[in-house]
Amino acid sequence: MRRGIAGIAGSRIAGAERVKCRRRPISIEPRGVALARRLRGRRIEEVGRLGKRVVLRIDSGDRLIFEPRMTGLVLVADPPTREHLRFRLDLSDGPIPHVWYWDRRGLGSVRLLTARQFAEQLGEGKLGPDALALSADGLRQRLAQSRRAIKVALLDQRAVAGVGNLYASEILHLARVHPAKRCDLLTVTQWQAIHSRMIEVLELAIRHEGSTLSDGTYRNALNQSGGYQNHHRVYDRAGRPCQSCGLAAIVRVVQAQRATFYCPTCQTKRPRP
DNA sequence: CATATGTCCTGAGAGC
DNA sequence: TGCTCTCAGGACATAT
Repeated sequence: MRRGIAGIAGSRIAGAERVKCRRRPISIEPRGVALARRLRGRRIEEVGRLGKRVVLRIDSGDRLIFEPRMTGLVLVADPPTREHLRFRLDLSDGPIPHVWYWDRRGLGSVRLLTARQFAEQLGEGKLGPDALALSADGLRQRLAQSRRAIKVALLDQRAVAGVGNLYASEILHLARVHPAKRCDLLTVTQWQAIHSRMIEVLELAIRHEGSTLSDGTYRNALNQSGGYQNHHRVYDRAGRPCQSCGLAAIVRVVQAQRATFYCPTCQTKRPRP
């Protein structure tokens, strides 16, 4: 998403508007005219990303945060439907005239934060370091004391930001670690494997522009499908043969109300002989 | 404090 | 066919 709108860096904001929508309104802050007033005429200095959020740094020092959660899209092209459009940014002095925020289920948000709000809400202690900027030792030090299952802990955005449910299963499969293994019982070697696979999976998923699942929701900024779903080894593959060992069938379990997929042969809970 | 569970949302798909 | 029910998983609120 970030890469899809990276070209708006340097552009000026001509307007910002909530799109009238029949659905229950999503969270767009600040409410009222303050949002447009604080954005109009400003320049976008940087198009960044923090964990799962797209962050526009504005020359006022404010930051505009797109948080798409499950079904939000940040778009440059025409949206999948008109009825779920939520927000529009009008731009000048650049190659891209409009950025849209679209959200079918409406769990996401668009928020303009002051520098202070940004530090308070997304700074240290709130959001952890981005997964791609965290060392293996850093990852281990942030999680190794926890008694939680590793799969559940990887989804804790205060520990490490950017790993979602689908990717947590893929990471642990490639690292050959059982998803229910307690963090405090993992070896240093296992932490290193989890870390290197985390980087590998996320970088590859980004290169392939994300995973468009069977519901077809996820689209890139040009309203095109992602490609990483074709690389999934375990996610949504319950009952199908493991592509890593060719022996066992992929298993689906539920941890913390989330689906987890793994191979019982490749990812044993006991240490390997 | 750490960890676990409940909540919100919409549309697809299953089952009858 | 048309209805009801379940499920998907982001982050945060509340409970243990």
